[in-house]
Amino acid sequence: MGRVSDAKVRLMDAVLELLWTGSYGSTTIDHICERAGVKKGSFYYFFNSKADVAVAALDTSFQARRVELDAMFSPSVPPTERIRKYCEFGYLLQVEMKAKFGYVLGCPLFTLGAEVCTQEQAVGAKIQEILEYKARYFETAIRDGHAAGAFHAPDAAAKARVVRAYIEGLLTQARIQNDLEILREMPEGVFAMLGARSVNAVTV
Amino acid sequence: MGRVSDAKVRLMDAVLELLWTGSYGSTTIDHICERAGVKKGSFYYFFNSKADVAVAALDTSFQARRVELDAMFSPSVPPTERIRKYCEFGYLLQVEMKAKFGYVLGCPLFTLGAEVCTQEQAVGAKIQEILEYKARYFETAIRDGHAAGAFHAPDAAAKARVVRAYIEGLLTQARIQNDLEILREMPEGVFAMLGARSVNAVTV
DNA sequence: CGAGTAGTTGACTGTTTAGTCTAATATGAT
DNA sequence: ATCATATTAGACTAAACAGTCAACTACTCG
Repeated sequence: MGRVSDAKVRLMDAVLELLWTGSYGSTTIDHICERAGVKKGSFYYFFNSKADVAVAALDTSFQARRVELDAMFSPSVPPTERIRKYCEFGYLLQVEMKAKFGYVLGCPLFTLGAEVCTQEQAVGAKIQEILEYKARYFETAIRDGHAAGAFHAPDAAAKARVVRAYIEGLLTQARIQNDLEILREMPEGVFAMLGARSVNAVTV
Repeated sequence: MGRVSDAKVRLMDAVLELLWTGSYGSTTIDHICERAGVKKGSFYYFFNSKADVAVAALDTSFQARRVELDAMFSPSVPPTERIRKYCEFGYLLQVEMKAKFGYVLGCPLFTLGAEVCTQEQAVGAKIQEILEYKARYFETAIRDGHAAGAFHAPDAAAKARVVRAYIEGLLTQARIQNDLEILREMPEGVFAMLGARSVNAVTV
């Protein structure tokens, strides 16, 4: 029924790119429309505000990301391997983004979350929700690793928090310094925190 | 000679507060003027732009902070104590800010740096400069601690990077979640990374 | 005290931005 | 084919915003 269109998807793609390469503040509805090749009238047909399109885009994007994470953190994969793959995949993504945009972009959720959490309640809440989901992958991997004797992490939840703080912090540093190199220390840093048995064997 | 005024200082104080509680994007020159009780004409008498006042304010603020850091990280203080004090002081500051503004604000440099680094070259560069200074305090403390046998950190510079990524990451998480509690794990996390001898003895 | 200087004021311009509305257009279902 | 409806176009308003300017004020030093 009625006319069909992929304008909604294009708008969500556009806002994600603008948020990631720039910031929430530097992303205007006009820019989003321009990037998506959509007129403002259409924008307001699909969304109510910048916050609205941001939340929708973050949600949709994470649903897709989830499939990858489920594969990467599958219980069928050894815990050490899960985390190694995550670091490697993340690194390659940053390399790709730097090649594409000229900047190391870091974690969009973290950067954006820090920017808007005191101002845009809805966006902040969505980001918190997604970050919590992500944390669970780590918690499970760490718990499994501890059980298997690969890590020393009696309190898996606490260790997961430490590891995530480190990873997000490092990604953000990489963004601020626009430097890919510091990301190469990530696996080493993470496995040291986890008291991994053979750190050398897993260095990228 | 001529008329005297503290308007410049008031403008710098105002911009810092707005940047910290909100974001670069949400901070407008009109808001800065309003908060400082200064008219726009005066703003442009002292500064050329938002980026200009931000850089000046960050610089001035760090010069003051430096005195505190010099005391805290004095070579006369045992390395473990330097870091413990840093964590404690930082925590109390966050408590104060949460009481004052209703939000955990995290590290203004880090949040701001991540927001603007791809857009405002001058601000990004100033933030990088200050963060580098801060990193040196840690590096020295860690090197001293290793020499004294309190830490295991043969590569002090690398350890300092790990520790700072963790600290900044944790502070930013606290901001995103508006949660003071997770900050209480900081000393424990840091000293674990440093392979400190007596973790319990230094927990806050 | 008066002259030069540092700082202030507020009204002004032009631009960017969010958000609205109406008429037009394309498409699927019948 | 045509009808209901999903989508689009683009011009419009109002507000927020950055930045300018010339006249005014208060201070200090000689």
